Amino acid sequence: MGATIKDIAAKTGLGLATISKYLNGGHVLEKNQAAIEKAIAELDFQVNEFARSLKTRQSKTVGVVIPQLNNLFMTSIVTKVEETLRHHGYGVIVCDTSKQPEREAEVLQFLLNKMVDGVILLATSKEAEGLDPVLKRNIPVVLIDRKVDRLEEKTDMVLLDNFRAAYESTRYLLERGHRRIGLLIGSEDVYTSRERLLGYYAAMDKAGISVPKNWIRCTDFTMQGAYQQTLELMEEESGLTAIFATNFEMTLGTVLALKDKGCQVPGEVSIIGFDNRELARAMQPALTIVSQPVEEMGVEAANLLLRRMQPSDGAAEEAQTILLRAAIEEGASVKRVAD
Amino acid sequence: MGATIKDIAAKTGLGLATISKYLNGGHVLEKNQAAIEKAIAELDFQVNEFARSLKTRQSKTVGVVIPQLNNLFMTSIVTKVEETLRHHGYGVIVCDTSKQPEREAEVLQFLLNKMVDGVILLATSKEAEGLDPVLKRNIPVVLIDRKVDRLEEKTDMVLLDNFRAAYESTRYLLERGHRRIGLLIGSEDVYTSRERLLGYYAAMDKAGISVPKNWIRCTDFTMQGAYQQTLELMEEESGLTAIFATNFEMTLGTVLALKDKGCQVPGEVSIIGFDNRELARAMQPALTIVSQPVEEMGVEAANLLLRRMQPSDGAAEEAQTILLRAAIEEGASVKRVAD
DNA sequence: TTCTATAGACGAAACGTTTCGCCTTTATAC
DNA sequence: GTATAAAGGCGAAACGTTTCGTCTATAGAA
Repeated sequence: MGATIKDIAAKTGLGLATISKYLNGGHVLEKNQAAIEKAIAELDFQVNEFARSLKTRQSKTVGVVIPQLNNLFMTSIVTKVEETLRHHGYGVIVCDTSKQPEREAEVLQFLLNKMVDGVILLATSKEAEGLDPVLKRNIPVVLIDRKVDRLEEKTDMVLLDNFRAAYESTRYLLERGHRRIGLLIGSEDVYTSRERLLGYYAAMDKAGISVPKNWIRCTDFTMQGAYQQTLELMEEESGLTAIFATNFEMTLGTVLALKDKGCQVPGEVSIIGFDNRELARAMQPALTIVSQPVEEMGVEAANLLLRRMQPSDGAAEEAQTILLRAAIEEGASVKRVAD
Repeated sequence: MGATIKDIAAKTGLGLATISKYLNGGHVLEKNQAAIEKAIAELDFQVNEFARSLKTRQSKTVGVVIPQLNNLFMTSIVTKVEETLRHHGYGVIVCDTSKQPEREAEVLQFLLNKMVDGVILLATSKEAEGLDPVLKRNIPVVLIDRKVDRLEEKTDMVLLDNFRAAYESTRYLLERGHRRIGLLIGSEDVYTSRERLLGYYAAMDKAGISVPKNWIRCTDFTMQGAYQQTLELMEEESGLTAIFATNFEMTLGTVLALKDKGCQVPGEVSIIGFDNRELARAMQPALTIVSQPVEEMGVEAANLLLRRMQPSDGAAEEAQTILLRAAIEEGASVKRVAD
């Protein structure tokens, strides 16, 4: 069907090696170059990547694995990763695990079959056992957003300083007089949730406030989950003056629930949310949020991986962890209250 | 590095062809099968997909191209497509074009290089010119959600009956006494927006209502865009009794804007939104929405493509268009008003 | 026992590249 | 005019599979 390198060698009267050299950016005589280009255009030639990869043992492809595609935070990272890698000639295969640990292992095996040159993983399972076959084959891996303790020495990681982000946001509320602060987090099985919870506890603790269990609500990370939990929270704990929601979806759920309850923000309840600067600014009052450097996370992860994939210095270096900081972006959803 | 079929042939004392047969599901003697499996486990053998694909001329991979990853509607479809194809042994490469037509052509070329066996496209550009090289190579394509007129005879399509969905939703409002109905749509360059606009017009027209231009607001499909437009709309057209928002993000933006304005729903303004059944039901009052059969769209698209990729009957059949219907899911966000 | 049918095993060739070591041409210096 | 260096071109082998046509061994029928 498609033309091969031989066809274009025949057509131009040149040798195979010359065509190959041209295709890979080598120097050939100008007239030959012209001839080759003409032949390529006429025959609609296209390199057979299978053959190339078979020979070079590189697929120029990396796999990106995330728990779900329906999540703005994750897809924002993926978008940036994809962009960065593309600029270096790599393609990206995105897979989601539907939050199921078994699927994670399956998907990683699939990527192994596809012979990806590297993997970026936003872990679904706690221990990411599915990575073992990948690591065994010495394929570089970068973990993103969620730490896996057992791999700390083995793979690069790009993390947010979740503890600090939560600590500082809670302090932000405390400094403005709030003492009864509700917290919405995702499953405690997830690294980021645990860290954020700890950061909140630490700040409250330091302020001498003992936190009733009931102020802390775990959800499934979704808008509707947070909506429900916020309603219950406000029902059961009418004394709360602020709520801290720790991802974007939950923030939306909380905002909607408070509004549907007719609860003024920040008049009656103050809010600190998470992510999506654009929306936070568009709203009235503008939301005060913790803004994660999603794009930076994507770029850093891609760059770490790129370095490891260069056979030169890759394997040698020690595993590296990049810890990024979130920023508090002030809106007007937090009111100063009397102590 | 990795073991090859030869290694396992040597280890078992069997021939290459036998190993190959086993790998591809053929029958071999039980004792040989045992021996092969043992060798595979011991050598940690894994099929080299490059070599396999080079020989079979199949990558067992399909490309899915969408305008952006940060969009729930699109990623829901992708998730379903991926699931369906995976069950048939196909992997999926997801690419987003960042809504840029040039990127669409680039991405399709990239997929061509990766030698995908098929393509599912949610078109970014109006004419999807980037598909031409793909079609030229006789790679099957399925268009999803957005129609491209010039390709109607050439590729399969899975579409929503957008006209009907908008017509019926508008009628739903009209039947409940609303006559001054605002409409939020995306760019008019996009097929779905145009159709939804036409459906709205048709219903209004039939009801004898002439629609001022000002009732119709085009946005960039985003939450924040719709938020802004809703505020302006309510400012300039205080007589409106209902708003129809035509995608999920815009629905959220509208809801938020109305609430921030202190506008009662449905007391002062009724709303019909789009998509995300879960959230719509969680809210109070529950939102009345047009619910698109996203999962069905994904499955249908995947199945159409699977059929075409089977060399047997694929090329022969005529291009097929599947038109799906949306459902109106009643909540309590639409009030009956006096005519 | 001999013949035939059948299941299963087998080796070689082919898929389309890249790369190695070698060869040819051209330009430059003497 | 010859010698030398540099630039560029060249074919063959190799990458790891699948597949085709052929061969062998076993079982059942006569």
